[in-house]
Amino acid sequence: MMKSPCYDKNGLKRGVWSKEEDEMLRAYVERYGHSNWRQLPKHAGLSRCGKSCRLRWLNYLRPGVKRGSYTQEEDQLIINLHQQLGNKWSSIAKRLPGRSDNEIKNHWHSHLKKLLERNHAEKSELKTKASDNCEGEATKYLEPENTLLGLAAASSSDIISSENSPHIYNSSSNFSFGGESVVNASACEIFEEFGDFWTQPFLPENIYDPNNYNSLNYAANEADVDEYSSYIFNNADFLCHEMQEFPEDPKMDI
DNA sequence: AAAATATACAACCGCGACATG
DNA sequence: ACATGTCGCGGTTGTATATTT
Repeated sequence: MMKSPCYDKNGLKRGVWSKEEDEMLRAYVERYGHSNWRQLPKHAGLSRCGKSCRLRWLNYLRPGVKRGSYTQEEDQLIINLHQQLGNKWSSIAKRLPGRSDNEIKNHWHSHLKKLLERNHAEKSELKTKASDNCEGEATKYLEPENTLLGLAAASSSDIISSENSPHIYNSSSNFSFGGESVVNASACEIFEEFGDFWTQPFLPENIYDPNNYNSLNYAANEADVDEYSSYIFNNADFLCHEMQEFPEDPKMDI
């Protein structure tokens, strides 16, 4: 469904770049460099403006440019840097090798910003409910310093559920808790359950796989216990939310 | 199955900063 | 000091694709 190319009043092509154009630009820049973007398209035989060529090169064609999904670490770094620097996308991009400012900016607007906003709203609501349920006992787990992305004052749950990141925060998250089923629990009950859980052995068949956040599994050996305990602790708000959001979900076996 | 809507990504535009003459 | 040209940044728009109704 590719739109036919359109041209501006100067006869310069606009819109999506073709493979041929990409190759022409790549070949020219690799051979002659890009000392003058304005003159470059003319010499390279491209009917594009210099700005368009520059953008195409920086975002897609230059060596080392990274495409595709953002990792959890990248998401977190962007959020933290954005909090420190604001919309200084070029500065942020310098800290993320292979990512362009434009790509980061797009990722922010299409994913991270919305996630943070939604998370903020949910968190406020959850705090209210949690304090109602057990007189503030659970709220300590919701403090920023206890969340993975505390710096951003947002719970980690949504962040690592970013569309381009491994998912953990979605309705299909599959929990098992040593075969014990605890559904429709209040925030207090959940945290009490976690307290017991931390002292219990872990099930080998439910190894927590950092490469597969979609399933919330458990550590298999003692070395993993600390990591997983931290994970549960840091995501307490997420778990609490899941229990409230999907109280009847049979998959939510905690 | 089709239409409507939402989402993600690619690209464009305007403006300020900087370099040069 | 000023004019002009170029670059780079950030905001915004356009479009393809996915999802929902």
